[in-house]
Amino acid sequence: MKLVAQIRYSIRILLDLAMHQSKEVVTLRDISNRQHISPKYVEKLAHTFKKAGFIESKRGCKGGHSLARNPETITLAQIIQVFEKKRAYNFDQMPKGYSRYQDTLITEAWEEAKQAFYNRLEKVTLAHLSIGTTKMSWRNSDILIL
Amino acid sequence: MKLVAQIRYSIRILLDLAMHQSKEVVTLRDISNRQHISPKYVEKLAHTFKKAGFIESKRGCKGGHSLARNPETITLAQIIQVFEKKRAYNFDQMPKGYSRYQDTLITEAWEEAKQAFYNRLEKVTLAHLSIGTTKMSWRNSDILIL
DNA sequence: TTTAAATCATACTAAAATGGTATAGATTAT
DNA sequence: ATAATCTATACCATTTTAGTATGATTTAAA
Repeated sequence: MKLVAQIRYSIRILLDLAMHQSKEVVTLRDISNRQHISPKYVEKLAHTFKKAGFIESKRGCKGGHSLARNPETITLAQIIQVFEKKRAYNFDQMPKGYSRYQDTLITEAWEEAKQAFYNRLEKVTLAHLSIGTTKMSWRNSDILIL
Repeated sequence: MKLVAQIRYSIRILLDLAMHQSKEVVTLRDISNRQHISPKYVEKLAHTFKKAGFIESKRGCKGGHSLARNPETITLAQIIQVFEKKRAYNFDQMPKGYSRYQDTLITEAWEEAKQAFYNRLEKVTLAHLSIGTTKMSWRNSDILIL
């Protein structure tokens, strides 16, 4: 259960957009520069989140991207779930000494555990994260108050 | 967040041991046969769980494995955590427009979410799973009552 | 109307994680 | 001795993740 690059980058890309909502659009080039993520990887991830309905874009010269939804409605859980692969595993051959009952107990517990995980991450929105920086200016500080 | 083979197999191996506690020891060969997991993979996983203190073994002819702990004290969370890689990711280069404050919010939420996930899985023990099969004999039934 | 700046779409390659096998050895009851 | 068993680690194959390349389309503006 790792906070992989894909997810960390995605959060930063969306957060960058959230923090520049005043502008009409933001170019991926700018995001790439500010966030130190390679331009091509930014494009790829932006593409993913456009398809998922998180961001919209204006093509051509003077084009760019912007959030399609209010930052207060975009949560960490939603961002992560974009990458969630739903691929049912199935027991074609149920082993001896292992019952459907046991399998049910395990997969139910697993699903509920996942739900608990996402419930916690539903509580953090892009708006929460933006406030942290824009209002409080931690940017140049190494001091960390929790 | 997938219930990968490693984990599914591990659960079944430990469960197989739990369900044969009456015997002195159980051979990995028997587990392999009953659970339809290749002998070598069973060995490898058994090895992992021996190192982690879940099972103990008797070497040589007439040797085998047995649980080192009471099935009531072995939970799904513990089994999964054996494979958890603890590898701190660190921002050697904190990007512009991304603060330590934001990073703290995100990683804290992530850690708490993980905790919520494991808390749920702490509630299922090998004993719970054993009871399902030995007492209720779902083994040959396709009917599923939840 | 050409050009430059941008998105769009997809194919490709590299690295890491997972899944699984092979090999060689050590231990022990019979 | 020998066969059954565990022990340890190296190896290879497959899948997933990470990141790059290529080429096209759209659009403002010189």
